[in-house]
Amino acid sequence: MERELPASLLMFISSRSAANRIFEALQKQGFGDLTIAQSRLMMGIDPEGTRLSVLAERAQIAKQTATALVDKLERAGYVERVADPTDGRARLVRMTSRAKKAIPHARAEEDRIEREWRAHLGTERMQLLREALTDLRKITDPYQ
Amino acid sequence: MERELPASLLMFISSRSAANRIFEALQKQGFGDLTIAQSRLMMGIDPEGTRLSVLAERAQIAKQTATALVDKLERAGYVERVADPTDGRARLVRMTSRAKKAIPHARAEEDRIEREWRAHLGTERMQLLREALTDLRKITDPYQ
DNA sequence: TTCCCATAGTCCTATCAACGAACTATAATA
DNA sequence: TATTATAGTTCGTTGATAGGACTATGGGAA
Repeated sequence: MERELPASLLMFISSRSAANRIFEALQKQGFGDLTIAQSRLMMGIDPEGTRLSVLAERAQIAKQTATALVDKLERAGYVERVADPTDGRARLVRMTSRAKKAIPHARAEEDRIEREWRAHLGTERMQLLREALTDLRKITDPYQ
Repeated sequence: MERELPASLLMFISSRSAANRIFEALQKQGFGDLTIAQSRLMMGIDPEGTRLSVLAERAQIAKQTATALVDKLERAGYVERVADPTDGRARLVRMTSRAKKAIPHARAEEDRIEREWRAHLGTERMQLLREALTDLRKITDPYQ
């Protein structure tokens, strides 16, 4: 008698699978120095640049962790820190052209995964899954 | 115009929320020395004990990582290593009574989360979500 | 049997992620 | 102006992770 796995664990399994695939896709495209945590942080950067503390909040990590990740991203040439014209204490983290080149590859793999999942589940169930997950986010994502 | 988040990211958000809640619940019940990774490994232990390499495979981590996690679990009194009577090379990782006391608390929080999610989504949508996730596992979980 | 290779687990080492605490500089407010 | 809040960094520590090399045991082939 098999115990039913919690929905959260099932989500963990599939989301990890997806994260690994995106990570591997980036590696193959010449972005092998990016890690999953770094990529996740980078995804939170707005086109005009984003403050470190905002990035930390979006990724739900401490400021110190974000500092360390941005340090590595900067050294690898993915982001740059520029002064925030509206606040002398703050700096904006901005993507460089290298990061902008990586994004489409990540998005492409995301789309590929999404299509495979849709093909496996069928269009309608995939749609229901998306809606349920989006709805669930309202009570599981403290930062909207 | 907001870009639709990938389903995998939505899963990541909710699964992390659940993992944090279970982790915090265990902390409050006197199991504050358990980490999320250690708990996850422990969940893979069968009643009669399980080989380290099997645990590593189930958690999808390297043997060395599993060794390190079991070391910590052993030092904290959650598991013990006993000889495998069927294979002189192997040892079985078994839960101690302390671990067995922790399990119900984790399960209880899991159930609480599951109920809240069901209340939020409605019984039918929650059921559809579960089924879709279970089905998806067939193509996202390399170890069944 | 004996020999060779596979397997189970560990040790060593290195890297990454993560964060509490303390600190500096700037902004905002009383 | 003095005080307090905020943005970000630095320091130090812990945990997770894995590559590579190693030991001991098991299993199959000659």
